[in-house]
Amino acid sequence: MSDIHKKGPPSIKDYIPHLAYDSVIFGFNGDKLKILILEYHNTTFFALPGGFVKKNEDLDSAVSRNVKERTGLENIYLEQFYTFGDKSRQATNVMRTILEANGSSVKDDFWLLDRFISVAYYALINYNNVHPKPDHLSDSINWYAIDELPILMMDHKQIVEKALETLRNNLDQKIVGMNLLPTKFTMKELQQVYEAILGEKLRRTTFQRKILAMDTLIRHEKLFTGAANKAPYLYSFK
Amino acid sequence: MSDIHKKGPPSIKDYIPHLAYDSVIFGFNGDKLKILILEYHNTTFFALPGGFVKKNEDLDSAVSRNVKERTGLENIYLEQFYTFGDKSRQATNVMRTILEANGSSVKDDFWLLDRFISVAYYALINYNNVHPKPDHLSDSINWYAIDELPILMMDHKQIVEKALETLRNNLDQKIVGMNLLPTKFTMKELQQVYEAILGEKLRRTTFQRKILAMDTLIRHEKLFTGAANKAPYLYSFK
DNA sequence: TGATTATTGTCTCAATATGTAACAATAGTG
DNA sequence: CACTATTGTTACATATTGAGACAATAATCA
Repeated sequence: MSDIHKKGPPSIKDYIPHLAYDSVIFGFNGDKLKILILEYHNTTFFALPGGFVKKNEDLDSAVSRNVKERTGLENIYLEQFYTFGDKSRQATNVMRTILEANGSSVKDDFWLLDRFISVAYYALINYNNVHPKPDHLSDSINWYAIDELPILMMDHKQIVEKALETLRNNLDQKIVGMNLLPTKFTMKELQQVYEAILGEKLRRTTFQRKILAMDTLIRHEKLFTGAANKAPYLYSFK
Repeated sequence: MSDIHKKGPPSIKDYIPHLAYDSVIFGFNGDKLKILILEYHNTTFFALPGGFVKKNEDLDSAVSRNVKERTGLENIYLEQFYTFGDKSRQATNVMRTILEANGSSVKDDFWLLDRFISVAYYALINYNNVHPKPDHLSDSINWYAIDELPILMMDHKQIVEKALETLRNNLDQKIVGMNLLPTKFTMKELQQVYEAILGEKLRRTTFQRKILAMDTLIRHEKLFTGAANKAPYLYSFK
């Protein structure tokens, strides 16, 4: 049974009205780039994990808090990338359905039915460290490959696309692999992360030269996988 | 005399509470990169031009509307770059001083005294087309070179720095000069815009080659300035 | 044990791109 | 009509990247 009866929906008294955030939480399973998607109880609505900002809470802190609740992880790499503020961002019927499916009776002027401005963040996390937890309105939270997403509610598809675009643009400047991989990794794994993000194959020798020239990697012992070929070195970020 | 007695401060009924925007409006005077700064009546507060979002208005439209009111220009190049949401963004005393200096008596729970989240945009405009107009709370709006700004209120200095950082990062990808220069301009003028934005001198021949290689310029007639040297060509963007 | 195979790390050379300077063109001036 | 300042273009050196070759090696298997 849901914990809705204990907690109920969030109260307007605690939160800034009309303001929300949504998180595009990226992980890499060794093959594909994935993101976390929520599915609400007894509905067919899929959505990005998000939440609201308390009246005496930094915006960044609110997002960190929420991502921690979902993933259990602290000190996450989080980056704000865009604020969505069209007047059409008002999901009255959808939100009513979600709330009623959770057993709440909802008055017409309930604050969650209003128009919302949403500040969007993306997070980069280590896929294997995470056992995602749904919130009290959702009965599942799962990883979906970015090219196999379900239909998302409202403008969440657009938010994902903008997140991916920003991530791609930042790929040269920021050290992205660090957050998506375990501490030690092979050059091939790092290349696969880049390929998954960019959606294209990269040339092995050029990639290796470029990454090593950045001078941010430390080379460690070799990794013997049992495969019948030369064992790759393990690397970590400085 | 101010028009405060006609209009008064904005009413909470029309606007989304706790939500504002600020604009960093860039112009280029042929020498330096400048931005528009407001000074409030009977106070020593300098601030970025900004405003609030109506309950049934797109965020982008609200910013366009405000920039048009200030500059008279439509179809401005506007780009959202960051949302500032720290809980410290509450300028109760400053706002009270500003409102009272304009003849309003302000109750403690007046909405403008609350905490605000601000979505920041930058605009690129043609300096010479503009005769800036202050709003009813301000008695002046003036151009200030980005290296000669007055002390700005709240976190507005930080907003300007982030705007400049974003503009610099976008310089390679987006066609920036188009918006800061008149329709026709010389290669030297375009180079001066780039130098003003980057804050460094560029090599003339390399710059010319790089820009022409982009293949986005049309060459027009020569510009005879009366100077005792070869006349430069005029260019426009395709 | 030694040939075989798949993968990795490095090197080489060609193709592009960029840094730097020289040079030619020219709109005035004296 | 020589002189000057600035512009447009070219030439060459240097740096970066693309694309492939090659050597090293950790298994497997004859």
